[in-house]
Amino acid sequence: MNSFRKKVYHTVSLLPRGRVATYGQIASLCGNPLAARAVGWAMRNAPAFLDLPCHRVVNKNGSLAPAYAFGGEHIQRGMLIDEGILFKDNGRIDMKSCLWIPEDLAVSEEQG
DNA sequence: AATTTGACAGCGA
DNA sequence: GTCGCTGCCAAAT
Repeated sequence: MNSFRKKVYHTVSLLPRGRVATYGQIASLCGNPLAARAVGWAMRNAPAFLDLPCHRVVNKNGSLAPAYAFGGEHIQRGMLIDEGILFKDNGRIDMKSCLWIPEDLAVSEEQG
């Protein structure tokens, strides 16, 4: 397993519930703020046994991933809403409110 | 090694 | 706010 992928999966795996992170953000946490592309690529290659909350990973504008990612955009949206993610009337996520905070890493690890 | 693909991000019109 | 072009990284062929 390459470092990048490992970091991506690790970061995504520790994504808190009720929050959403952008590819660029994850990429940055992985050490490559310009690897947003690679992050998306990793997501596509994300193995199921890791149980990564890929549904919490969205674009910077709050739009969800293509349908084939989870069987339908409504699926991902449903899961996010079920977790407490706030959706705008236009069907997008309230980034300013649900955007994951990297600093949470400290508390996330402390609290478990 | 070079080409093509991909769940992105930033800037300009 | 939306569309098009460009830049970046990693993997597969």
